[in-house]
Amino acid sequence: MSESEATLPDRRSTYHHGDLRERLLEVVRDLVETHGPEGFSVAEAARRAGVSTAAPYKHFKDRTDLLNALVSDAMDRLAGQMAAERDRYPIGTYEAVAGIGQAYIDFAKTEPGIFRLMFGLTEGHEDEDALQQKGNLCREIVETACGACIGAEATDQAAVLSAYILWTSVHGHAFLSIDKKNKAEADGLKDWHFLMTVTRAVLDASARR
Amino acid sequence: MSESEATLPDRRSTYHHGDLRERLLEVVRDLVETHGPEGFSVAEAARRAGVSTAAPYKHFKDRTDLLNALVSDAMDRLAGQMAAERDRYPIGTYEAVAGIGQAYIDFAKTEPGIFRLMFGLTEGHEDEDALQQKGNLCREIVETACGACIGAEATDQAAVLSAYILWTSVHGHAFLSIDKKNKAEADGLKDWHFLMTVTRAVLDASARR
DNA sequence: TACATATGTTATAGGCTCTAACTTTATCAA
DNA sequence: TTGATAAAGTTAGAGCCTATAACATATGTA
Repeated sequence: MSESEATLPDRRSTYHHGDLRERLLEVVRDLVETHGPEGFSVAEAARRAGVSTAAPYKHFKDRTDLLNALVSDAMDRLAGQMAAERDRYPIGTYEAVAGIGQAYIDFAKTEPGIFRLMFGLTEGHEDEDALQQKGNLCREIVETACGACIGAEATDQAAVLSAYILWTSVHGHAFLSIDKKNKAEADGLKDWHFLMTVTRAVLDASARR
Repeated sequence: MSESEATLPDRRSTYHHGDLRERLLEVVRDLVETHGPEGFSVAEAARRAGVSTAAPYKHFKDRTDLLNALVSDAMDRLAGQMAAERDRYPIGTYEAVAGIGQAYIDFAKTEPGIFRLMFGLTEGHEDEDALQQKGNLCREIVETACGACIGAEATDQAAVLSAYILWTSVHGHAFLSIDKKNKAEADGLKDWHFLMTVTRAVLDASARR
């Protein structure tokens, strides 16, 4: 992996790049998807951005810091896509809940590399409350939608439990899908069918209690 | 990280180690748990085993090969623990199904580093059919248990779908737990309660169809 | 305009992966 | 028993990577 790959290295005329920070994030996003979550190096990213291998360290403390920035951005996009998909359906419907799951799964399948980074590695993530908060935002979206279905507040225990179960299921499905460990999918199980089945099972059960 | 850590490096009297292959796997297992899935190096493992940094390459083609051996062994243990936990309950009960999930979750919590490796990274895993087959074994355990609950063959579509949904849920719960992204757990949700709730929801729904 | 700061660059230390070439030990067939 | 061959170590080193230090060049603000 050097140049001659997909993205050509930048050609600068000026000494300063102008927007290196953003450019590095773009390049790394690409590297992570094409070479896997670990198949990226700061050096290679710098090369592709057309700067020296030391330049990135003016914008990011270290490798982990760069990845955190990437993940943080991805979290924002994920939350946005979840909310957008939810809004395509009436509030309080199972479809709205399933839609949120669909966005989650689509994200995982479209950007598996970053998806893995978001949940897989936990190097410097633990203490990053910024990331934690973005995660919470995602969770609240699900809890609110579940609450609306079963006629409860988002903070209601039943809503929280249902939301959590649905989340685990969707999260697991997403992971197993991109790991290609999902035999059911190979057998023709469609995401939407999976989502509606799970949503019904969990929310109906919640209603019966 | 060098010596003076937990495990002291081996002191050999003989030129040949005797059982380096197994010893390396032990050492790496330890490294993976104490320093995270990526926080291990072949060089460090060699040092801890008391051999030169080139020695491991006599036993493993490369770093990935070593990790694959580790994962393969872990798969065997996981399948064994799943079957053992299942056997503590009568065949065809929800408890037997939940027990399988409990074993899965216990494994993830006891050996999070390896658990991540098993599902997270996919470097050289794809084409390893040996690993694929061990994964299939795990899946069949769940399918059979689900089938027994709803009075169907393990290969029955309803059993396969139920098993898959339960697996995604347990898998997701396991991952979110070790990622500490599980707020419900922090709020006091117990694994067993989660497992029985999900099992009931999914298998009851399956029975109603 | 001049100085401080931000953003590049080169050079370099030190770690890691993996191979080549060499050495020691084990095995096994005659 | 012995001697050839294979297995399992060792040292040396190429080439990659991270990260820092010291230096260079823009930029912006007093």
